[in-house]
Amino acid sequence: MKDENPVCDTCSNENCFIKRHLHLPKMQQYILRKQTFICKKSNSFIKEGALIKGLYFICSGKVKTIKTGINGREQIVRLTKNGDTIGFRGFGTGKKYLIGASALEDTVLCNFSNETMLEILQNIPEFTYALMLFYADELNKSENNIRKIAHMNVRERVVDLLLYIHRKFGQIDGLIDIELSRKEIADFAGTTEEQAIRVISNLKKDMLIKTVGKKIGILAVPELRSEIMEHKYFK
DNA sequence: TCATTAACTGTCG
DNA sequence: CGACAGTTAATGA
Repeated sequence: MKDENPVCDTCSNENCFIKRHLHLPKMQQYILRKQTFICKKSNSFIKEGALIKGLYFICSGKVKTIKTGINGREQIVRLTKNGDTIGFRGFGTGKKYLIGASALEDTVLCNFSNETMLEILQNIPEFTYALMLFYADELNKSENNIRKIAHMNVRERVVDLLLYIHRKFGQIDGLIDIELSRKEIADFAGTTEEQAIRVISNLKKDMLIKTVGKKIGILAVPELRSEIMEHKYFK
């Protein structure tokens, strides 16, 4: 990891929290204090149990956030891309991160310290309000995930994940634009690598998806969606 | 070329 | 559905 400090004004992440509030005059002083660094693929930059060090914003790249279970198995909690925020769960409350985060590809991150974040939140109501809406939305997603893990079987959870990354990261040349190992797919779907591989092979046989190396392409979104339809809505 | 890693398959409890 | 063993294919030192 090395230090640089690109300026937010030239950043192309229009959906970044910082970028979206850059038009506010008060914001200008704070962006000068951020620390930008590069995290190489498969390296982690937040360790579970480490002291909280402010908030991270992804400038470019992709990141997974994980929680380690009792048996040493990893549960992927969230997949994030450029413009997303990481570390917000423990921010302001505890002293330690309850999650770990590592790069899925070479990633550029911007870090704002606890002190800087505190000042921003106290001085810029527009920012604070937007962050609150973001928290509410994240909580909602998280509750939905609990329901999914409880009620869906392995095949449905893998299908759900595939549709999710298809929507979030998009497809290029018919392949989803993210590289997840089969183990990582399993960690997200809450199952083992072998089970995830089986589901993927079966979906391939059914001509619903295709694979090229690690990458996966979705061939039939509506069909896959109908498989998990009953879980998507409340009755 | 050999060694390591990841994807995949079969089978058992 | 998870765990273990074993095969195959790709990668890279």
